[in-house]
Amino acid sequence: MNKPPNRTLTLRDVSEASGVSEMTVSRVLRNRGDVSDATRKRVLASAKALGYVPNKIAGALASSRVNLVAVIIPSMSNLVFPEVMMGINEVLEETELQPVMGLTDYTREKEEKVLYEMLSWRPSGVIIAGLEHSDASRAMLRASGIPVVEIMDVDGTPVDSVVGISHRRAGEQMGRAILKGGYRRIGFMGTTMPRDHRARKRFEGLTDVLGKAGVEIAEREFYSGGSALLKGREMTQALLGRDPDLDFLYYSNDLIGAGGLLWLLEQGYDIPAKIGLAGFNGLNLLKGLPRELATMDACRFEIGRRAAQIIADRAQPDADQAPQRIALEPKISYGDTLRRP
Amino acid sequence: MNKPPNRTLTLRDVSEASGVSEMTVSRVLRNRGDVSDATRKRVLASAKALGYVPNKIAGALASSRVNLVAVIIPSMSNLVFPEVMMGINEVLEETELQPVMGLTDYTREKEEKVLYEMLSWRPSGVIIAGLEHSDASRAMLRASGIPVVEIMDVDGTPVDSVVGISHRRAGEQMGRAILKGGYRRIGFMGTTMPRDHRARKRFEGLTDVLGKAGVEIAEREFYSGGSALLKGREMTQALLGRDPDLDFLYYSNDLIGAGGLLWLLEQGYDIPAKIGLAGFNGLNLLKGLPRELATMDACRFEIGRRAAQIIADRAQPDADQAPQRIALEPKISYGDTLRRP
DNA sequence: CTGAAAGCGCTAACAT
DNA sequence: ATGTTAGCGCTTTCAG
Repeated sequence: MNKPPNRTLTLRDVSEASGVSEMTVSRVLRNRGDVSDATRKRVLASAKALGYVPNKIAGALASSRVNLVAVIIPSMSNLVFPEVMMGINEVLEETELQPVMGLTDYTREKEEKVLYEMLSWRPSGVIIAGLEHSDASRAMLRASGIPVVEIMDVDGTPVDSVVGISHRRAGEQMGRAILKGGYRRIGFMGTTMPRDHRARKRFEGLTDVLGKAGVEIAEREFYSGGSALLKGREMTQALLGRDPDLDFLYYSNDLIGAGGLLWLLEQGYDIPAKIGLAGFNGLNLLKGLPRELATMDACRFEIGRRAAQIIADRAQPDADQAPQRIALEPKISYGDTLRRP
Repeated sequence: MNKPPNRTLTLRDVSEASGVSEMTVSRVLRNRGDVSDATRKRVLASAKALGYVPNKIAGALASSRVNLVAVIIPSMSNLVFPEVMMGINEVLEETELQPVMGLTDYTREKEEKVLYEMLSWRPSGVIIAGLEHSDASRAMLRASGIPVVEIMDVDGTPVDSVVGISHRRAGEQMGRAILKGGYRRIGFMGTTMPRDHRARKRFEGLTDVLGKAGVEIAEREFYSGGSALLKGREMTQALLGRDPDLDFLYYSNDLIGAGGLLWLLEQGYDIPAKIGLAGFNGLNLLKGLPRELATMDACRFEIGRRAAQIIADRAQPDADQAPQRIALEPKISYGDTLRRP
């Protein structure tokens, strides 16, 4: 038995074990340049026998190439972001880039801190949720000189590239569908999250369209934390308690919408004839409810894919560095809870 | 306006701008050693004015300290892991350690690859899901010489430390509760995931206990992919179609359990009198269903916390490096779908 | 309290 | 096809 090393192995160890220069070992391990087959085999054998694992820290410093992509998102408990990550992963897996995640908890202070940390690793690109950042964050992003893709939302001015949907338009679109469905007395439920700019934009789009038709939001209710499903129930009950004549409920996410739906069904409400419902996100979860909730797909997976693709493309030598703007088009899914025109 | 730099800033730039040596700048930026207040202020001002972001790659190489913790989990789409991550985050946030995530998609090949990638960054610790790894992975972990915490499961032989619950015992415990509830004709539903060792262990624990009481699993059904809620419905219908006399359904996760519950309620089944149900995980989502599904908490958040704590403790200079074994004790939550003894 | 020298482990660029 | 040299940007160590 070999005694395990008390320090980690270096190229030099492999070099000595195989009798070739460090440089040749390096070439073999990276599949670079011409190395004779015999040498290659010998080196590989030595490396494996020793259990050598290259030191990327040193490699990155020497080559000033870091195959990391910083992904900065608000939270993981919001079902939306894991799906974005999966899209990113799917694309980066085909490359040598690796995503590294940072969480902001929906606060600008943390975003700034996380961004600083991330940038200090000199990643090959940054994917960051939202278009609203502190001036300092924006300055860091610009000064970094690396590709930046802001995701989820396209309503605003990006630092560099942007991939998302227009939440304002999504709200407008839903507003139109609600009106066409003949609904007139509308309640709104959402999070109190002060920094949920995207929900705010949807809400503004909605109220705009309704307003132009002379319709106002009759009641609203906000929540934070806890089981979204349960909150959906509670808020729905509260809202209808205050105004029993509501004929449509718009939820800022599918989970509270599902809670509301379950409660309404238990109470025997006639959906979507007497009261209509819609959520937002297009969660897979909705398939399997007693009725399928009307919703709009936030294109989460695709957003992740496209953003990663931009970074991957730009990481190629002499790639086109022009900023991209990709606005995806979400479609309304009527499900069983929104009367069709 | 300053022209933005075409290369990234170095300590030298700050050194020149502030008129002190690079060494002193380095000390200021890391709050190390004694630096006069005047110098400190001057350096900080220059650094900020230039927009200097330290290069951790170089710092890590020079100090051979990398404040990264590799977290290797199967997937993000499984609701379980985001919660583990949140626990990890909560603890690491108080330290200067930063989690870096790697996904294995439940395959050993990817696990091995991801582990290799991660180790090549020389992290301060590894948190990895499960106890079942390839020999090569185990060898890498051991040879790395860094703290390793295997999480989720304690039924097996860890490389180093381990934090989790005994899934075998969880299955046994549920088996006993089922028997005490007076149920005798039991159906099982779960994933086909060949590598879901933890679900398998729960299943074994369950069948063991039932077997000793002369009770066998009457029917079983497996699924993969798609909306778990929907699959729960479909499998439940299929199972009861094949054997209408089943009086208990054990689901390997809460989401399919919730689907089954919804379907049974629609069909007018008498729960938990005529038929009992239980899931696994203790998802927050369950609060808000028409009835609360019986389940067992997998202690996800706490597992994350404890694992991170072990790494954080060991990262301290001259810390105790002895392997830890932390077996958390999940409790049954009877909800409204499991008859109490 | 501050600075100068040496080197972390690797790779780019240039030999041979 | 292989080796040599000179750093990458920082921190450690030792000297003032």
